[in-house]
Amino acid sequence: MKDFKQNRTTLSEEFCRNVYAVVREIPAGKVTTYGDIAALLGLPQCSRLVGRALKQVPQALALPCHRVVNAAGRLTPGWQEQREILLAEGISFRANGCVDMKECRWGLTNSLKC
DNA sequence: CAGATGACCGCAG
DNA sequence: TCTGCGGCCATCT
Repeated sequence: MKDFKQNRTTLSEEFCRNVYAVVREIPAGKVTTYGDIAALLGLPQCSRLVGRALKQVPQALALPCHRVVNAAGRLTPGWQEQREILLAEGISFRANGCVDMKECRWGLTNSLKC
């Protein structure tokens, strides 16, 4: 509890909070992309920062970051367990290991486009 | 300050 | 969906 403030040295606190808020709203059986999250935050160009935020702040906050993939439907490198989790969520996977974006994509392209 | 890296994106073929 | 090219933003060396 003492070394608790070392996280903020990297990303903007506001940006991180927004990312977490969006990720938490992702329903089970759905996935979203870094670009969509960034776009929802008003920073469609900062898709990389989203990935960085999730990498830096892992499951400690109980974020369903396993539901966040890149625009191609690819999963996070170095994290094989994610695939098992998504399978348990009801996500459909293709033969090469990419999620079925056509069915499981959540965000601007599906429901939140109001 | 410049160059390299990264859980990325868009377009074209 | 895949590959190749260029660009974006922040961090590290």
